[in-house]
Amino acid sequence: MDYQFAAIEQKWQKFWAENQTFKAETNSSKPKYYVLDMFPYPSGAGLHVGHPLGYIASDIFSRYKRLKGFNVLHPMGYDSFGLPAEQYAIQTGQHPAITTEANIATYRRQLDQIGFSFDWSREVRTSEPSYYKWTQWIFMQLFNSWYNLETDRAEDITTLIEKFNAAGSANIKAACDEDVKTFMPSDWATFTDEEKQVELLKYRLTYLKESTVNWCPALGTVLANDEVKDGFSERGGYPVEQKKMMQWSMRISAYAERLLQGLNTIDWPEPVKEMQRNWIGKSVGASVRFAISTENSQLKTANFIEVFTTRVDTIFGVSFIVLAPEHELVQALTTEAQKEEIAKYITQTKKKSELDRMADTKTVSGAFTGSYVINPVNQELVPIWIADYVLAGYGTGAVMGVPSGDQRDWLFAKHFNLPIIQILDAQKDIEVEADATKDGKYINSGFINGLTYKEATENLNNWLEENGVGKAKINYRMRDAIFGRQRYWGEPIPVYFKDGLPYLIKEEELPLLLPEIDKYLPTESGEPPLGRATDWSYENRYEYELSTMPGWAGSSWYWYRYMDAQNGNKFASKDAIAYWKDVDLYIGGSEHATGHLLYSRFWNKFLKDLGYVNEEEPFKKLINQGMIQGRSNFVYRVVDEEGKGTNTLVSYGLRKEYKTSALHVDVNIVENEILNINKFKEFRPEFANAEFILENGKYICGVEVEKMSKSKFNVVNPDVLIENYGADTLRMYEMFLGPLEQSKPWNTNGIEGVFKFLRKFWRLFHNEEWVFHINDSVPTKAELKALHKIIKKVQDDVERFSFNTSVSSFMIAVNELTDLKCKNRQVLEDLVVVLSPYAPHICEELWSLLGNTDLSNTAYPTFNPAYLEEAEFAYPVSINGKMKMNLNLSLSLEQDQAVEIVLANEQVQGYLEGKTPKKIIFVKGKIVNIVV
RNA sequence: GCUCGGAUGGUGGAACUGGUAGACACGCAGGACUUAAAAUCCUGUGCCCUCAACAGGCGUGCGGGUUCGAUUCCCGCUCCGAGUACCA
Repeated sequence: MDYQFAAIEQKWQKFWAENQTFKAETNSSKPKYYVLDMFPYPSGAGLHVGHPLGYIASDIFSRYKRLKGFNVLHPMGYDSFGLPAEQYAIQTGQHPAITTEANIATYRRQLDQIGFSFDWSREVRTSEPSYYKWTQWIFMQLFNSWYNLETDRAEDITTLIEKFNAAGSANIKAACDEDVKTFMPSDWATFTDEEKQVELLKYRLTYLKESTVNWCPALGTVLANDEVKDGFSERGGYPVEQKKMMQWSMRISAYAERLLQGLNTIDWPEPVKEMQRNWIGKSVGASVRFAISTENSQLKTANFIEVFTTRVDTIFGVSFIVLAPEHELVQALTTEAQKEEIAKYITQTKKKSELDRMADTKTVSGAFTGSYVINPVNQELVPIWIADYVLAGYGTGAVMGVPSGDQRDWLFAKHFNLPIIQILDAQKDIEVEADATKDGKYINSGFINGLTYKEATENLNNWLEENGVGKAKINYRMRDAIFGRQRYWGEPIPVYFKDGLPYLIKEEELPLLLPEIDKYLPTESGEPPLGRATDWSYENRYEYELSTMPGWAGSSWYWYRYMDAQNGNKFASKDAIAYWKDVDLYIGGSEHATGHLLYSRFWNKFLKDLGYVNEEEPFKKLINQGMIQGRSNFVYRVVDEEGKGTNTLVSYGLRKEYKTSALHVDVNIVENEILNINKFKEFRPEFANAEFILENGKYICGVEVEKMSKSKFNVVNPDVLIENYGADTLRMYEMFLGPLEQSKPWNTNGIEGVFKFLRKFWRLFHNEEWVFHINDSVPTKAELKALHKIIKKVQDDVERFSFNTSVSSFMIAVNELTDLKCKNRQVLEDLVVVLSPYAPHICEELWSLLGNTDLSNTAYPTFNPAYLEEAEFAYPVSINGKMKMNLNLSLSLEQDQAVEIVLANEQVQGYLEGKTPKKIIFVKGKIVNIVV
């Protein structure tokens, strides 16, 4: 029979499902291997060809690892809480759970069609109560924990209470809020329960905090920093404003250093690590307190300004201090004379939008407060300014201005005519621009004069600490993550309020179910949608938290649930966690670099601190698959003089001769840029009677790369390709497209080549009449060579995730075996095994036709290098590095013998034209190069 | 601006440690089969010169360098993509 892909694929998909072929057993004598895909959000649009790219790669890898004797865990699930289902619910009143369920069914059908080897018995859905029970449970653990900087790990809150009881708060080293109280053990004993709770909340790893949040009125929700782009929401592009709100936060900043250091232990793409490093934003420097000169200040209490600097060595070069306009001391520092100017500047700053501020980095602006600080190292008076180049949200919101060493400070000083003091003898041209050099010796710098950078920094840090005016300090850019959304379709936070203070519900009361509500909108009083729930309170008395968890909650631990997905008593059993440990290979898009991948590492470290999991890092190796872009096709409609479209369409090559407007055309009715005119008339009935101006009898379409989207008619649906060519062709073609990690536009041109390959492969096992036909003869040397070449090539390629090159090599192998008329059982059986991770259906079918069973648990053939050994090699002979000819020589020949034969060769002599070779390079098995 | 990628035929791409650039496909051209088309098969296909072959010249974004030899290593640029954005 000819290659009947549809029947074969259905047969084997059914077989795998019925036999649970890919069910992974926890505990096995085989070594474990955990291959994870980033689970999808099941959107209403279903899968397009870009989605499965990473899944196909991970599936090939999983199937390959199974053949190599590993116990492979390869699960799949759904990140099923999220905004689109809720937007849809708002519009239609349909419960998000219902749309989500329907979307998941579509996803499942589409995934099944591609023939993935997922262990579906471990499927998870983040919106299922049996799953989010454990998301809520982890939240409770975070609430019940604090970060002890002495042990450098999270601990149960009871250890903190013990410390308070024993010694008060004086010697506590913890990651906590800034406004914690200082108290004695005796004070603690007299605190009321409420007072204790207020204080403890400042230490908990998830805590309530009045935060300035990114409030998006159009979405009616708060957005995380990474969901805001240039002052607009990433989803929808609605304007975002700053608003103060009580919000749950996650104290991820406690883990900043560990998150940074951990990057050195994992095998991730360098750009992702770099993004995380930037996000964490560690800078090593010092904090310095500048006392405020009392002369004209109205300040009584806070009598200093604290700045953070990475160049404490430049402190003798300070000629001004700049505060962010939002800095809390600005009003108090402003003198009567400067009031008007400062007020004007602040208004002006407020008017500037985020975008303006960014576009406008070159204009220098600022205003003088009229007050001065005293530089602690030399007692000089330094003027205090405000300027919007200083950000309130970073460091202390105040910087020391050193114009000779920092270009922004230099511009500021020039503009406002402030002194520029040279501090290092190696600084050059500081009248022209700042020179940030660390070379040379200090000058004009009091007690550090003559020292080098390193000496000066150490010296100053010590001096500051001894004099109580500062100390060495490490600053991180990363802020705590806001952990609440004013939304319906998310995990309820397992918290209720009593006298305005948050308390956890009891563990046995989990899960706290999402209540039913009448509409998925905020309440009239502006409370989140959960405020609409009736009869929803804790113990019928206390109000529940009305925010739900953000999108990243459920995805921050899901890989552990796969280890033991059905467990009703724990998020996963100790045994399962001890066996599967961590994810060996994680494949997904780089858009999650600073969101999901950072939060997941944070929760993982936290769970490890509490002893629930064993590994410090969850994902050992990460691969980013490239984005598949859309590739749009266009037709060109001739436009008349008034600019109105006519009924004539002109082919791409001739469009310049007319006035035209380009129209998107469905890429699925275009093949190799040639338009199928009949289908086009169906696609756009208004052109049913259109005239087509053709070139060479064809209508050629224009092409452009754009985002893949319905409105651009460039969405290619895998279902259609599977119908026409089968899943095996789709899988191989997606890999054949190019390196996995590279972004590329989808182009269906060329899929025929892969399909033809599979037919040719099928034909290897059949005679002219399509009857299955193989023999049991002894394989020839040439057949074995072709086979072992591919055995080696595929194992090398898969191990380095170079799937595209294997596909080419398969084609070469099949071409060679076809030319050899190979019908040999031994060779073909091994070939089936080697190809099976890529094209599992056709291989299962042939495997069973060969009389075998259980392909998935067969061993990958052993490579035997002896079959590749050659006695001779066609050496390329080059003259002065230019390849001229090939010469067959025995590989046993050493340099001297080889050179002798080469020089004796008539053709070589011809090339030499009588000249004597100066030098002859001979690399065994590679090349002969004659230099004349 | 900074950081990280990338640039190879008409197209997707290959060349893994410096050793025959363009594998494998697509497309295109020609041919076979066919009443015809589709499918299939065969041949050719980097560019230039040449009727053609032989031979030759040029060729991996651009300009230099190291080397017997560079798509690969080094220096300096151009362009494209991604991330980030006054971080003190």
